Amino acid sequence: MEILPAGFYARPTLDVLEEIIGKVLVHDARGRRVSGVIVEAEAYIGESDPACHAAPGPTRRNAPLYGPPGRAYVYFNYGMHHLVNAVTEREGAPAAVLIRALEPVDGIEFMCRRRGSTLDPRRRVCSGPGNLTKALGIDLRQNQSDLTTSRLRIEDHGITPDRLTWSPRIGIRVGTDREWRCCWDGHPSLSGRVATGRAFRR
DNA sequence: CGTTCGATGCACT
DNA sequence: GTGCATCGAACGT
Repeated sequence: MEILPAGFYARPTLDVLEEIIGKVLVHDARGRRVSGVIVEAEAYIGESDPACHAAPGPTRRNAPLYGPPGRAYVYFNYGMHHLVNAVTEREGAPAAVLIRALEPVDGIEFMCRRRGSTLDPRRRVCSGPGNLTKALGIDLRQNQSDLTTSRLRIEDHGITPDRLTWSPRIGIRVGTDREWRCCWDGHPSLSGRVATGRAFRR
């Protein structure tokens, strides 16, 4: 098992999107390791993508998207949810992959506690971009963290999904024509709305 | 099954 | 002041 190097992220975003499925998102906080296998993600690419936060051009909020690949872009949304992205491409080319769902691996009981006691079949604990950040304890303090060196990182455990499903991105009002949502086909930990796109063998 | 709706805070114009 | 890359409870069918 090894940490993904910066070169993994410094590539076309759709390549990163496809290959990030099966990798392991890890957060070590207060000496406690929590982690999960990435089973769902979406691409947001460039100022010409109307759903990308870079669409209005550079602002203070979206600055991490314009920075070096391999960093985290964390932002706060709907007044209550943190969402975590991995920045891709290269400096000056704003693009990222949004992590949407994990299969829980390490610290499952701790993650359930963070999510609250009103839940929970375990497989729902990290399903949904707001849910997984809450379960892993990710918030704005991790914005711009270096995913290759910090306590928030992505590891390669040699896991390869058998099939992937590509479909339109969800939860957005614009840019829904692009099929930039990539899911581990049929995985039980996918977020609420299950993809109906086409499945491809790898 | 399905859809609607309230909670909630901040970046941006 | 507006609009979110959301979530889950509360309904209706």
